[in-house]
Formats: sequence, C-alpha cells, structure tokens
Amino acid sequence: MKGTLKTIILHLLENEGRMYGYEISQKVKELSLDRIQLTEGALYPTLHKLEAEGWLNVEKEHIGRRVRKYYSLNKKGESMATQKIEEFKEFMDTMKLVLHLQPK
Amino acid sequence: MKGTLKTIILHLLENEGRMYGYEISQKVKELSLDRIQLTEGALYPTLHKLEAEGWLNVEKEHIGRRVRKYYSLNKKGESMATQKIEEFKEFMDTMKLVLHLQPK
DNA sequence: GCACATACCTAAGAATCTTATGTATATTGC
DNA sequence: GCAATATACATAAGATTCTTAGGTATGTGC
Repeated sequence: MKGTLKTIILHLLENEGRMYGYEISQKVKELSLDRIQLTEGALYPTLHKLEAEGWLNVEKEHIGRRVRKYYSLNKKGESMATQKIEEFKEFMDTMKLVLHLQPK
Repeated sequence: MKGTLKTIILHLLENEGRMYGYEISQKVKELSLDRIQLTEGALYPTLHKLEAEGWLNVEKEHIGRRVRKYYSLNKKGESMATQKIEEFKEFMDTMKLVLHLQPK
C-alpha cells in the first residue's frame, strides 16, 4: 500500500462520517474494484495509532452480543484528512514529473 | 518515497541508458523540482539490491583518482522497468478510485 | 452442524526508509 | 593556499510500515 493507508482511512471517515474497522476494509475492497485487500494486521494497528495520535473519536456499540468500534474524525482529524489528501496529490504530481508520465 | 525508489531508478536508467549513483540523485532532484531529495542511505543499498537481483550491469570507471560506478539495465532489467511503471500507473488509478479523485 | 462471514486483536519478521557516520578526491571562492 | 563545498562511494542503527500468521468469538446460510 506504499504508505497510503492512513490517507485512505482518514479520507473514508471524512466521506462516510462514521465507520468501523471491518466496514473500512470492505469499503476499500469495493472502491478499489477488489485490487486492494486490506489485511487486519495493517488495519487495526493503524486505527489504534490514529486514535493515539488524537485524530479519531471512538464509540463502542453492542450489536447482538458483539462489540463494534465506530471511528469518526475529530477536528484535528478533519484537518489531517485534508492535509494528507493534498500531500498525496502532490506526491502523484511529482511522480508524474520524475517518471515522465503525461498528466491525463 | 513510499516504495517507489526502485521504480524511479529503473525508469531513469531506461531513459538515460547509463548513470552513476550520484548522477541519479541529482537527476531526481532536478526532475522533481527539488521536491525529492534522495538520501544516500536509501540510494546505494537500493542500487546494490537491484544489482544483486540481476537487473543491472555495472561498470567501474576511473575519473581522475576516483572510481565511479556506472549502472545500466540488462534485458531482465528492461522488462522490470516496464513492469514497475505499469504497476505504478495501476496504483495511481486505484488510489484515484479509493480517494474519489477526478482523473484529470 | 459445518462452512463462511463478521468483528475484534496481537506478535514476529520483512522491507524500506531516515539519520548518522565514515572515507576520500575535486573544485570554487577569497 | 586554504577553507568550504561538491563529488562519489559506502555502511550501520533505528524507525516505520506492511505481511504473515496466529488467536478469540459471534452470526448466518444451507
């Protein structure tokens, strides 16, 4: 995933408002046309890290007998989402220059 | 650099024919409009790895009293260069889908 | 009831990059 | 002439991020 996992998660939360881990992995699979299969070993530690960095709110909900953890962006998280997307766009533009790819 | 260093090196060698390490770092700086500053700690180990994987030819040349190591693609390296560029394009397309970016 | 999907989690190891350091020669500015 | 900078190679410690592999448990479809 080349270091873009945080960017993806922040963007999805910005777009959807509120998501839980498993839901994020399914959404990424769907949006990427099955090309990105998020592994749990990457997903959950990253969510915990984003939370620890103070960018996410977490709410636990009981669905039947199971606990589901819903994540959403707080204010800091919102500005981080915007920033990460901008950084990624700039990264793509730079790579196009270096790899001599036509902007299409 | 998000895992794109090999791709960049292979592409530059494909494009320029023959380059040495320091020259590669300067070319990347130039093409990226100073946005990518390749560090030697990343560059040289990667060159050695590409060589060990059997994708590069190496020729040593004496410039004054110094030794310069010129790298070029062999056949395997040429097909790897093409493949890596294709993979990167697909990666960008996938990211555009996931991040809801307009193809421009 | 058994397979599969849902839903969370962690830990070991691999890969890649940054930072720091080392060595040495060549060139440029004053 | 000499000091600073540029050229040119290299390695090693540590950080980050990801893969692989394992663990636990509930819910659903046939």
